[in-house]
Amino acid sequence: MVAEIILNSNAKELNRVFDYNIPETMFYKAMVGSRVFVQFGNRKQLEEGFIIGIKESSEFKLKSIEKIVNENGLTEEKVELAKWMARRYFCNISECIKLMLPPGTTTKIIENRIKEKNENFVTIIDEEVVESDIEEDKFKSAKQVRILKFLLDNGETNLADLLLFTDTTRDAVKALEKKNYITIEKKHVERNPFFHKVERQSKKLEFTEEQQNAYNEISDKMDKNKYEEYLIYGVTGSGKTEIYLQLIEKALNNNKTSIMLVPEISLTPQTVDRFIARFGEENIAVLHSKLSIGERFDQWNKIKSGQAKIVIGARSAIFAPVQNLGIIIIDEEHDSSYKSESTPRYNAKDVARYLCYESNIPLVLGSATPDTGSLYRTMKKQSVLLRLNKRANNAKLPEIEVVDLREELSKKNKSMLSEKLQESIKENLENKKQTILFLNRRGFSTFVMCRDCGYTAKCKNCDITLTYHKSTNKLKCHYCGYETKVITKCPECGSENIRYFGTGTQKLESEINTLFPEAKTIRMDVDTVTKKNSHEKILTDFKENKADILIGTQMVVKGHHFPNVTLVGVIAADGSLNMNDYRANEITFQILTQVAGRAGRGEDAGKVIIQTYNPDNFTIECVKQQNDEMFYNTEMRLRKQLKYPPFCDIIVIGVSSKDEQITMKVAQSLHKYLKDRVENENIGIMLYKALPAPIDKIKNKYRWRILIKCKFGEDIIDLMNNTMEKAQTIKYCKNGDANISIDVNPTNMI
DNA sequence: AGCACGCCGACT
DNA sequence: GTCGGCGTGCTC
Repeated sequence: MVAEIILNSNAKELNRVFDYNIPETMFYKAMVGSRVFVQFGNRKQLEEGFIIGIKESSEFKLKSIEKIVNENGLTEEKVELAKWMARRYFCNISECIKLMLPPGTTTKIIENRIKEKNENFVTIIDEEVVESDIEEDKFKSAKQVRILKFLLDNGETNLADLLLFTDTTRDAVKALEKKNYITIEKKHVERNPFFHKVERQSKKLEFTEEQQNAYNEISDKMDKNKYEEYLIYGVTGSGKTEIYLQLIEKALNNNKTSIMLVPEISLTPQTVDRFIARFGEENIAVLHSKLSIGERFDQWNKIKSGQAKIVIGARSAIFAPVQNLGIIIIDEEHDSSYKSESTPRYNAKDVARYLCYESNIPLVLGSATPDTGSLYRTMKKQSVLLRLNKRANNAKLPEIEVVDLREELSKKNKSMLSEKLQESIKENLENKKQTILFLNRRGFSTFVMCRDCGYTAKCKNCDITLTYHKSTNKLKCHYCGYETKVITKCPECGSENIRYFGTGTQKLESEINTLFPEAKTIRMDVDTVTKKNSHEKILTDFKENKADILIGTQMVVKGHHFPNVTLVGVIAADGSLNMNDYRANEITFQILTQVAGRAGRGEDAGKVIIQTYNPDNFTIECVKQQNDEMFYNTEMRLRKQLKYPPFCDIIVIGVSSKDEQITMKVAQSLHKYLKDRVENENIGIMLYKALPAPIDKIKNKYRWRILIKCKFGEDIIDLMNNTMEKAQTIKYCKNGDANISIDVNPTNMI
């Protein structure tokens, strides 16, 4: 018998199948998915690999498998999934297999090293001495006092948390140790990715009629062991989570596992807590990128061993080693984080669909602002729409007001905050209520706009906002390559008041501090949440009223519940409207609707102020009227007219290399290959010419790309795989001087 | 990736 | 002569 083996290697050249003989003594052990060790080439060390197929004979002269270790192997289903992904996403099987291996084994290590985890714990030696010494003002260092006070309040604390919560450094703690006030001790700890302990209280909530209907429909498919895709489209507060919880409970009662995906950013303890409260920590495994390798390893094993029957995680948790799957749920399904932007460029929704189909179980997508693609599937009857229109807790909709920033300018107000917003903040401060200020930084590319009439330069071929390129001082279309000179005069109204936009959260924070020196602010963006648990700390602080104003990006938006927030301000809705992306309206609508949902979640009514230079824009209008149906109808019509997804698919073939000439040559030769095939075989796709990518150089690598609009299907999959094979015959690709990637409907068009 | 093979200049 | 530089090619 012969095994087809994929080596666990990073080398491109080795990412293909090698045949090996299976010795008779290993027949009983050798299965598709088995982890094997083989001799390869003339290397001294054995190489790790996986059996992806078994056959009778081979055309090659074979070596034999040295060793089969079935621990940490794959199941046959996972190998099938990897094969399916490799074809579907134009990558190598080994790249897909890596997603499914236990954490920490991606490098070729034969035995796993699970290490005990030790942490430094800080304890006060004598509380009375410390208390009296603080009273007598014996400390010169404010930091040392903060540390001691924190320890008095909270008792023994691990060093990392102590430093984070007191905003001090190791030195201050060391100094206190030297003065014999405290001890620092290394202690063994159980790795626990759950931030705090949650009391288990398994209280089911009463369903509304809508919830009950949705639940019955899905639960019926679970009973009948049938695949079906569902889209739960429910307004904020309509109780989607309770449906998830009860579906998962049903699976658990039938001894089946559940996978629930949530966006990385909203995978906060609050989300997890709700599940722990219902099902208990022992039944739940959490997988996300903030976990250390050790933590991830523990969670992975908790799933593999069958202990945890509920997996909650971000995108890659779809590959968790579950057995006997009962249901997959994808919450906030419109979120872009479900799509991987690096090889393998998979979409977790596609993978989930594959898994559910193979396991004959329902797939549940849920959102208050669904993805247009998911809505389109319900229109084509590929998915069943379940609407929840009523709020479970009868909460009131917030009042939404739109402020025209052009008028602010005519009033000579050059601040980022309109008069209206300033007044409302002031009022809120006086009433001791909290405010969230949201600044959407998603549109990082600079765009050009007339400050008098709101005109933005758009491409005449693509209806896409032109991007200002500082290096060439030109306006450029990132889709077709159209280029024009920088405008100094507005073509609509003739004004010379043209501005280049691009602002950040830091600038906003300093402006708030000047305008409202008495207000306490917290800023939450990528720069402030890098430390472990810092994301959590900011939110807890804000929830505990330790600040009046929370300033942030996307992160403040996702599913947090702040009862004391009655005002939400959107600094510039235009940022995301002017993205060079056909999804600009959709993303803006989704974000603004979610931001608005943060206001008035408690007893008091909420107010939302949206600042914009485009008050007449239909997206803003729909948000203001809180009319999602109107939004989706209009947007779908637009997409259909302009031939954008979901009515067609966009494929981006990317070429990158350190050499500009090589990048161009490879891109052009791939384009020629495609053009010839499209013409000769009369293939119905729209092939655009090879062009430099919008950001044409990243990390010293030049980037070119070829854009294709088509109806994605089996024939296109073949064409793209052929293109990938063709690329491998180009010498620059072969020797690694150039890299090729193919992405279908990427979330990032630059 | 690794390792061998081979072709060329430099140096005991 | 032969040592070592690295470009090229192969690994079931």
